[in-house]
Amino acid sequence: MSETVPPPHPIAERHFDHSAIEAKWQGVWAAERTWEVPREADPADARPRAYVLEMLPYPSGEPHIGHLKNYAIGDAIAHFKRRNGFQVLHPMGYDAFGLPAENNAIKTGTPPRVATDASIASFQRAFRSWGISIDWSREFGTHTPEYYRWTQWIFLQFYERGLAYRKESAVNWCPQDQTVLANEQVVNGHCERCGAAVELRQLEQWQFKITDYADRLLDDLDTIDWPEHVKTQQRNWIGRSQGAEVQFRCTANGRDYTVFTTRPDTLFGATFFVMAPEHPDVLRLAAGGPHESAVRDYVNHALSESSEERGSAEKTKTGVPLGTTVTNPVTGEEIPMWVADYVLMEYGTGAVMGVPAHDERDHAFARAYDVPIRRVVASEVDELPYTGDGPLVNSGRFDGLHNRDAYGEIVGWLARQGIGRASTNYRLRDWLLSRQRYWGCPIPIIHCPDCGLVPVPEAELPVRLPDIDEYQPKGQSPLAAATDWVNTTCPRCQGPARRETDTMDTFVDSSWYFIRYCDARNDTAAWERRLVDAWMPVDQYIGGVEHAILHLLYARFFVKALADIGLLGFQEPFRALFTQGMILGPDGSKMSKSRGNVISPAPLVARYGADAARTYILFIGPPDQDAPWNESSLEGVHRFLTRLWRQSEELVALGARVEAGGAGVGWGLDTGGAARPTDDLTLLRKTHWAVDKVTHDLDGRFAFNTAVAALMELVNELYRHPDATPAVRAFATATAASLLFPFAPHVACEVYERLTGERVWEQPWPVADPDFLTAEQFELVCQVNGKVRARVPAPTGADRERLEELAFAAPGVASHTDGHEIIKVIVVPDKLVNIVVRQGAP
RNA sequence: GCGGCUGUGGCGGAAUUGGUAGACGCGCAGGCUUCAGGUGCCUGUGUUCUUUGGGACGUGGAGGUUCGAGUCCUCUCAGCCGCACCA
Repeated sequence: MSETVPPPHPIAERHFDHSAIEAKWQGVWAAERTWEVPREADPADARPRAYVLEMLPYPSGEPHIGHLKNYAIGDAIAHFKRRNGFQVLHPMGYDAFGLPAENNAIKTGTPPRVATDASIASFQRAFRSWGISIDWSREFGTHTPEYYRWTQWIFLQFYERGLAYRKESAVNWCPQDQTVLANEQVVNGHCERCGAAVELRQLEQWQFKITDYADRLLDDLDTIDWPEHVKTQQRNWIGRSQGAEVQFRCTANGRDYTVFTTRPDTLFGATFFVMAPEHPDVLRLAAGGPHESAVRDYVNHALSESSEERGSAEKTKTGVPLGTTVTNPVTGEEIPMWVADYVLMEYGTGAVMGVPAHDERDHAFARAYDVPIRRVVASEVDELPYTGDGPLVNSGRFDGLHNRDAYGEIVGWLARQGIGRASTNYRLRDWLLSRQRYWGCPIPIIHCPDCGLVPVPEAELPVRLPDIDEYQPKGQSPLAAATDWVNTTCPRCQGPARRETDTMDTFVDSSWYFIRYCDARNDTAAWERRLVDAWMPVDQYIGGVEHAILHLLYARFFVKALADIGLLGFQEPFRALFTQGMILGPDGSKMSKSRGNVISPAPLVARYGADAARTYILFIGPPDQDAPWNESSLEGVHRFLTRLWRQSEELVALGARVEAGGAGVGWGLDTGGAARPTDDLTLLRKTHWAVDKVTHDLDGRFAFNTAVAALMELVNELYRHPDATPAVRAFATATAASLLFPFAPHVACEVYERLTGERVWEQPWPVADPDFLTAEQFELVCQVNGKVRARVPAPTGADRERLEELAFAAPGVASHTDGHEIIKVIVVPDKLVNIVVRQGAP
């Protein structure tokens, strides 16, 4: 049973009718297309530009509360920028391809396109009902032929330059989703999307050559204003490590096998050699040897295991000797070759040298199989493995050299012998982009028995996704069954040929959408560079941390590749990034259907209004942190909006009006503060204080919560001074509305219009008058030995002597200083006096 | 294990450069308004002692620097997130 919802309050006069107010202003913005910016900039428009963007939503069902938070933050920033003289691009679109719609189709038979379009319609309604200031003229879904035509075009640009290629390799296969996955989509051996344990399969798949960009993706992180934890995650993901390649000659077949090592200084301690089970030479090397069948069994077992089963660092090391040896190039010793699953084929060369004295994994392996362990780095402790620094021992002519120095010496020696060199390795692997599923962008390639892979000619784009009846995947894309579509002619030889039936990973669609927004209706090109360069990079990007690696890394790769092709004039897509925290359920845990703690935006907006819902979400706490939902606090925010609105009602009844304007001064009020009655002056001061506070909180600080708190203080102050001059109260109320506009645009517009007759979004952001920011008196804090003993009024700007005098005279101070020796007195002007006395008996 | 983040009242959270800890909101208590109300308004609200003047304690814990520490330094505990056999 869900909690009974109390009946709505009868709308008394003192409650504002949020539904009517929100409908009114949403109508104005829709009819006047208020938030559109023209494709071609007006040359007379000298305003600087700002591109504010929230991550585009995946349209599935109805928007959830996380969407509301994302777009409330973005909208506040967009409005603040606009009111501060920027021309702001703030568009919206839908990441509309993807598995949930397709899985739904398998279950219900509803075509993905139908379900997706229905969901998009509900997102559109929601965004309008929330009053988000979107440039609707640039809206699109990534599943429309008008968009994916250009996704395909970009793919072909990459293909022509070797950035998109086919490769057979061990790939991650999700048995649940029946498709391969990119590395980034495997989390702890499980499918990032559905959670099924991922298997390894040897398949030929389409890949993007993101590894070509590893260095730039890493180094350019220093040029962007992103949260440090996101940069760190990307750095770790790319995983650049410096080391050396060393060749070991096999005594059986005379071939050289190369290993990558970060510790060439420990080469003399290499007492064995290990290959990954997937290494192509493993079975060949074991053939005819004493362990041939054991090796075969071991390899087969390893290959059949899921990446989860294969395990982690804690797992006991296992392996089988191949029965052959390699020569340690520096000692000349023959050392045994092994196959072991702790060596990964995907990293380095798929083979490693085993240095059990100075590597934890090699040590564990050597202990398990009684392989000799030889210390080559001396240390004070006897315990092995020792991974620290020290002078070399047992290392021939390098003995005595510090290992850090020996590193370069040994690499140099290897290079001169032609058996090694300095080298850099990366954890990052190429982006596997093909998916054996239907609801994605078709890969515009034709397989011709004679010509091989042939790109679809540009003039024939888009390759349209055909309608199908059977969505169930069977190890290959459901598209393979669409024979009319699959069978085609080769563009090169005109012979019979087949279309590629795999579709693209949906992360491809979202890797360039932010570019398309700059020229969204172009039907002759993906974009015109001049228009894109005018807006990009995105000045402020806002989204969830869950995309720290996936989307944000892919988008960066796309921009760099497209810039290299000459299509873009910048290197990074998102100059600044803000990652929002999650809204948790009222119980403090992550919202989920199974927990039954999901809060939906629609009923909230209906009951409290979009303004209250948005303002509450921003008030709840720092927006980059998680925070639990609390409906009572939302009611508090609604109460605050009501209190503001009621002030305007009362003032309108009194006939109070003020001139619209942003400066604060020149609103028909004289600034001769001191001459005014106390009520007026206090209210004016509070108003200017709020202008100053909200401006600073919004200006790059994302401190929406304290900005809202300041506005609450201002409104409370209004209630405390009902006797202030109506004009002053109107000024304070209109200013509060003006400052509130980025959070609660509808009620802000209504209040502002009632008091000024103007539209608040057409007014510049208010500017605080410094004359009102300082009072002629302040509260002097009087401390003795750091403890507050009194607070007394003191004149602002008083000199040290005067403040000291006041402090000593303050009531309650003398009893703590009398009879004690005064050691010194600290005076902080306009703030405090601290009297330091000797402790103990007088 | 490595890397990162966070610990402040009953709750969410405030606190530019070290300078009044607890802004603002919720909750709670009391009062006023109201035929009534889950409405509105006002007041109070860290803990504790108190002779009702005030005092002591207080930002996960322990030390330290300083006239003064939520803030800086060292150690430590707890929770969350990311990576996890990457040679």
